[in-house]
Amino acid sequence: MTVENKRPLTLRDVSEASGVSEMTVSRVLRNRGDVSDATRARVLAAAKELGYVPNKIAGALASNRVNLVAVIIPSLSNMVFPEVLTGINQVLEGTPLQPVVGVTDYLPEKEERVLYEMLSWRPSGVIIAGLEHSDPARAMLKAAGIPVVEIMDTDGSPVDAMVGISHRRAGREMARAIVEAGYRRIGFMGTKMPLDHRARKRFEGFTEKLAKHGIEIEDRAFYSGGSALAKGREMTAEMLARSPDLDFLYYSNDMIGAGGLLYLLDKGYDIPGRIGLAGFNGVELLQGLPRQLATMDACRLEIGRKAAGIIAARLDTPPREVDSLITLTPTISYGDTLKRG
Amino acid sequence: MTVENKRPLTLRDVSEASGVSEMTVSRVLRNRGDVSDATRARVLAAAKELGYVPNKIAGALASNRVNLVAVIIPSLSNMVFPEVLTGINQVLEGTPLQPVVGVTDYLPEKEERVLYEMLSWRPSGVIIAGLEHSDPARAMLKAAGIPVVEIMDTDGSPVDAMVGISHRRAGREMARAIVEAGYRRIGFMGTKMPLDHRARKRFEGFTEKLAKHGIEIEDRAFYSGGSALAKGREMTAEMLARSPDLDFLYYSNDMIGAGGLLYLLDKGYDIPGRIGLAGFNGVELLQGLPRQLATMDACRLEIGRKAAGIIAARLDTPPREVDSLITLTPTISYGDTLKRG
DNA sequence: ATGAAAGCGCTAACAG
DNA sequence: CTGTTAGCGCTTTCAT
Repeated sequence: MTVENKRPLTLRDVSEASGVSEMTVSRVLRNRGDVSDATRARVLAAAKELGYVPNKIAGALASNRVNLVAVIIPSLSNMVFPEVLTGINQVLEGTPLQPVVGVTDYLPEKEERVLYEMLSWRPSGVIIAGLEHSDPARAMLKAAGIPVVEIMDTDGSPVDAMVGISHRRAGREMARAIVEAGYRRIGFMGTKMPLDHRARKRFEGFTEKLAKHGIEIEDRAFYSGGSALAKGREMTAEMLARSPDLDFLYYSNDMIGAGGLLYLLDKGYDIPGRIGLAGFNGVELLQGLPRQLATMDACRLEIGRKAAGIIAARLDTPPREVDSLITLTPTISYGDTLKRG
Repeated sequence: MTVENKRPLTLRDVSEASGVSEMTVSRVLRNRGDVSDATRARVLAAAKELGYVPNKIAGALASNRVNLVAVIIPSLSNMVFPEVLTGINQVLEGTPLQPVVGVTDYLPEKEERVLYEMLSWRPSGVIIAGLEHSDPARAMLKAAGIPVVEIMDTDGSPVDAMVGISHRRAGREMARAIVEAGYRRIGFMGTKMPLDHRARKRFEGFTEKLAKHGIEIEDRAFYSGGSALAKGREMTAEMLARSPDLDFLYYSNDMIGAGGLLYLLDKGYDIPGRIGLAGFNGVELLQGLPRQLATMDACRLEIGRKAAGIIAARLDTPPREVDSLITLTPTISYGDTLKRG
């Protein structure tokens, strides 16, 4: 058994304990080069016996290789990014790479700080949400000399690689579906987030497409903080009190949409006849609601997988522009809250 | 502006650009020791001009200090751990420490791997969920020679420090409240997770307390995978079909509880008269439901904050056993689904 | 207030 | 198959 040490063990300790050079110990521990089965066994035994844990700090410095991928996202608290992380994990598990997550809270200054922090560990790649970054942040990304994949959004130009969906188009598509279904008096609810560029782009695409049909949004409301489900209820109640003639409500995310749906069911509204509803994201949660909210899948898992795939591929192969710009296509679910056109 | 370099910049580059020794540059960049304002300014200018990002790998090796805290949790996908992370972040932001998260998927072998991985970066501390770990994992934790805080659960003995609630007691308390309210025919639903020790302990505490009142659980069901909300619906429907006389349903988490609640409201059940309900966790989501599900707060944010606080404190002060074993007390919310006794 | 020398623990690149 | 020799980029320590 291991004795509790003050000083962490080094390769040298294992070397002495096994009577083999540090170099050979290192080889065994990394499965590198040829080592005879006999010595291999001896080294492994000694390392285990001592409870040796390699020092990656030293290893990374010496080899100039750090098998870390910096993953920079705005938030962990809305289930969309955890799902992206899941996709990243799935792919990286088959490689020596490990993700390290940093959270920006949608703040550009914090993004800059986090990025700086992470780059100072010299990771093998960066996966970062969004295409909008401060100038210093873009400069750092460019100067890092490692693969950079910007994810979630494709409405803009990436520093290097890019995987996502067009949120502008997602907004347009939903507008099209709504108009085709015959709805005309439309209200919008979303987060009060000037810094959530993807929500903004969806909204822009949405209004733009409506405009082409000569329709303008009749009412809108924005919230921040609190339980999204509860906010969805409240805002829906308020909006319908204010604008009782609305026949469709478009929510910028499924959570507030679900809140609205529950509220309207409570009140006995005819859905989707009297009023239609739609959200965005395709969150699993919707499956458990009394009615299926119309929504649009954001391809979160796939985005994570593809992004990780690009980083992993670049480890071996030089960049091939061709497969570094990936636009996924979200599909609409009509559910039970949006008539088919 | 920065020119795109192949080789990352080193201290030496800044030294040459500013005409000051590497050592002095290092001092400036770390705000260490006395440096004249003039040279400080010159160095800072040069560093910025070049776009220098320090190499923490080298710094950590030289100084034998790594300002990382390993945070090891079972999952990111159920909102309880992200909230713990938020608490950890809040406290660590006031220190030089940075959290690095590893996910185990509730698998002991994976926990072992992740722990090994993280320890090999020589972090300044470890925050790890649960008190149950494999022998090798416990050995590693002990041998690491750094503060270790085991979180979430206090039913057991920690390697070092511990912050959490007693899940056994939580189960007992809920049982007490249910019995006092007059319910007698009780069903239980939870995850099929032999490895979720906290859920198991709640269940044990629950049945144990019921037994003291001469009550036995009449029906039970376990699920795995899928949307928890949807599972809550399904399982509730099935259980009531099987055991129509139940007058209370205890769910091992709020998500399935919410699903059950929505189902029963749909079916027009009198809640909490004909049948009562309770979940566990106190998730924010519940605020948006048509009725407030009875639940019990798991003190997630506070657990994260306290755990991070212990690590931060240990950086300066030597361990004082006294404030390293913290048991938080969850409070019951009766909501609208559990009569008061 | 600043600099020079000596490693931190490991691995690349060569010898044998 | 195994060992030796140099560093990796930074910080510690000790001079100046």
